[in-house]
Amino acid sequence: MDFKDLPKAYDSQSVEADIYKRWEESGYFNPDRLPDRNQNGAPFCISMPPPNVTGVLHLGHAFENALMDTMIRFERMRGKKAVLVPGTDHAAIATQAKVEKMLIADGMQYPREELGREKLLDKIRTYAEESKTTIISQIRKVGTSCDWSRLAYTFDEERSLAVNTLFERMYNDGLIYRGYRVVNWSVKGQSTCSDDEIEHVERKAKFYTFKYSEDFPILIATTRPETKLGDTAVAVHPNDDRYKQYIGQIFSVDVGAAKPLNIKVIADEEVDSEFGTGALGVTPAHSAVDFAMYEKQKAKGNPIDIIQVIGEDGKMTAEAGEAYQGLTATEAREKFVTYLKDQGLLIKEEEIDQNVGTSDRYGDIIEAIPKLQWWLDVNKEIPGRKKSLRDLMRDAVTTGLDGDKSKLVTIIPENITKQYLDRIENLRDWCLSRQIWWGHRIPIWYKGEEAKFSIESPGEGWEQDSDTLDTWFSSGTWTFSTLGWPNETDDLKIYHPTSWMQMGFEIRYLWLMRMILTSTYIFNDIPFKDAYIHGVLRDKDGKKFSKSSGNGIDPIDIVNEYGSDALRISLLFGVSPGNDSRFYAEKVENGRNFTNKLWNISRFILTNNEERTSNDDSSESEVRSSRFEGRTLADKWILNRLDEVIASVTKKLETYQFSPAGEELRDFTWNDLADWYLEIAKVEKGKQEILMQILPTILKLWHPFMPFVTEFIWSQFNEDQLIVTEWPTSTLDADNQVSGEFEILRSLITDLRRLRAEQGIEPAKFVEYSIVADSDQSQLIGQNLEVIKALTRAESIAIADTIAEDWATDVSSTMTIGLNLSGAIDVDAEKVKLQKEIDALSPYIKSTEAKLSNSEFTSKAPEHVVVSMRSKLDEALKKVASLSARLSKM
RNA sequence: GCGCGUAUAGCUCAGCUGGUUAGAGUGUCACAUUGACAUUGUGAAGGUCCCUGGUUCGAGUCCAGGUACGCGCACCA
Repeated sequence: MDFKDLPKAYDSQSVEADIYKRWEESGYFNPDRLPDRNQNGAPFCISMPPPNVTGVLHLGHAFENALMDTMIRFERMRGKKAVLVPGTDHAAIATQAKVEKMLIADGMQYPREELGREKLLDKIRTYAEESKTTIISQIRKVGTSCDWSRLAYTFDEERSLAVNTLFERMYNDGLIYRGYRVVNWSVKGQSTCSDDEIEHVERKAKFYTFKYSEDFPILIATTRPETKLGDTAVAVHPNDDRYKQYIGQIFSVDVGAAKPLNIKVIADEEVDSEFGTGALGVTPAHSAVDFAMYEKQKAKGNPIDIIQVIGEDGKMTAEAGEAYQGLTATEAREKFVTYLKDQGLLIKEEEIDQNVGTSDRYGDIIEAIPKLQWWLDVNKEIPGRKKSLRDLMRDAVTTGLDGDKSKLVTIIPENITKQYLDRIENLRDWCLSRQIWWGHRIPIWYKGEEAKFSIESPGEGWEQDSDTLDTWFSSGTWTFSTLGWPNETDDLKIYHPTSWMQMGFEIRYLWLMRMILTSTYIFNDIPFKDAYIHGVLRDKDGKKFSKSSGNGIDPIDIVNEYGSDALRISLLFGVSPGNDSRFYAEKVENGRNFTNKLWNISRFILTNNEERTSNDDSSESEVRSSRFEGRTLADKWILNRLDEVIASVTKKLETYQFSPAGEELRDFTWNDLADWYLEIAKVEKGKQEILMQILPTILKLWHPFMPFVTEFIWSQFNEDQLIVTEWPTSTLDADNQVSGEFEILRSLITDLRRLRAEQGIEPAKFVEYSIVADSDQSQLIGQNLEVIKALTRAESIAIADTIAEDWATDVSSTMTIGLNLSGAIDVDAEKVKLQKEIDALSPYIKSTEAKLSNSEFTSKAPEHVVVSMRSKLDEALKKVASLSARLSKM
């Protein structure tokens, strides 16, 4: 291979597709086809959070893929039996809502009525399949090394079996029940939704104070007057002296509903006497809180009525009365308010801010209506377990299940655990049924009064429940249904509990909690050991990316323009767990620039090596086989640094610190290696062996972050594939003396460069320096003279006792350095500069001296702090002395 | 109302269990450019670490209170 033929700039477009194909053909994505080293390694499994089949891959997905793929490649190289299991999500409501919207945009008015169940499902299925294909090809494009042979779909046969099996077990354990309750109802979506699928929006509302009739003794306040047509009670606090006397009384009032309302005054601790009038009109059918009171009264043997005045179509029912029937809630509200005004019953009307719940998929305001639904009981004791689902969910993140720490889910960042627990305590039963059609049909069949669980029709005359299951019910099985459950597969035995899970902050309740619920219930085990929670990506101004605000970025466009590697590191850098991060073009450009830098570093090393090997017959494998001991200070230093970086990056990846790991690697690669060591190597020569030891190591370290460019460079001088090579290890025997000496050398070079830059000497010009140094320093300079000369563009460097008066000077470490200006010195400017430097040091010297003379400090502070402070002070004092001496001579 | 998070250079962010003269990237300015790389190099300028108290020999870091922004839950009679 002639490395000189490699293009000057890395061209991602021309290599990525081939590289991905090569990986796929190698089979290394599949843990069963990994080399022996991995076969004998510990299992490591990540379940990919399945993207919804609602369209295309967005930037958030690309981010998650970068996280997961970095992790899986790291562990694969470390010799684990690593697998990333991919999949997609049928996303019940989200997908149906999307397809319905498209059909409506195409001119259809009521897709469900016009098409019917089967035809609409066909349309959705076609759309879902198309999305799936698109998404999968996009996941390949960003380089994710997932095992496509294990590809799963939440709605495929295996996963459907898992869903039905889970339902069956919970049903048989009596945890799933059918109950008539107030549910969250989306009129637009014609379906229930869970508490987690509601988005609260703030808006202005009118707050009306009124009474039911002229002689009704208690005032009521409400923002929903129209629901008052269904009131059956007034609740007051039991200790409220204003109303105590009425408790237990029933008032019959005629407000124009179908029948006069029998309003009973009841006492309830929940009522806040301070709010509104201190009395609450109870509408059991249209408020979850009121419904709870209704149930409480029933339990007390003191029941109140329930009247549904709003129907599933969002319009007033017959119960609301002839005058209201068929009106929308808003129309009814106006009409009822007018009636109250006319009757002189409206006391007050004021504007307030309130939060209303809206459907996160359909966008309309959620109505509370009573409905017969399937529920999952989170409080009931699981037969034979002495624990409820709520208990299991709590145990899994606190003590570990049964107090077993190996069955503990660690949430990262830690503080999310608090929020999780807070949520657990407030958890209500989970409404499982949905009236949309796209999803797993509830596996319950009815015949007259009879109901039973069955996947297939149990026979003649049985009819299946028409509802479908909440999409998160299937998502909850994801970590194990993807591994083959309910079948007792090897995958399940080997990989469950999975090792690591990552997910967005916004689905920590929806999904994290449900996976824990499901897994603890089925296996009495956790779904994953560590859960890494990340924030959302925002644009440059901190806005969320969304189609409606028009700031969307297609990750595939970025890949095409800048390459997948550039995209990946730009997504990972500057991100910390649990926090939102920003994403913008400059970050990707920076990623692309770095990719190119690595490319050119490699090109330099390889061509350099080629020149050497062309007139040398030792083989490459020999060169790489043994660790090379450096000859010069720079050699020893770079090997030291490399060793430190290996240790540090490994540690950081082990603890999921993606950004710090990547940034440390970048700093090493760009600053230490490229800017310093390679420049020195050009001077010192004969670095082929050491460079051919460094290059493979940095390619390995970079591979999890930037798989394409590293694999491609690797392929230029290797037969095997980088993806399965062994992760480098550190010897951890860093030599402090070497790094100290190199630091002196490095700052000397920087200071000499600064000296000439300050004097406005153009970089290309050769200059004369002289340096006042002690014997150790002179030796260091002598040993590295050629390097210093080359990197500072020096004609000559003399060790002197003093610097000539007409030369520019400065102090580096404790050496005085001088630059020959051939008499063109500006003495005044020089004096000002030296005085400035002295002044800059004086506050530091003062405060440090004060500290060191404080016996409280010297006695209480650890010794190393005192020692290092003392030596730094020494150095500063010497520096000031040199500067002052120089100044006084001018 | 309750809870959570964030506040460090113009911008985006690091800064572990308190101990360097507080860092990086990007942006800005100056100089350079056939040399692995202009997708570059060298150098410079840039900070009251939100405010007020406290603990401590020592606080960007810990504690208390406050301010600003973001988020969640609840209420929504």
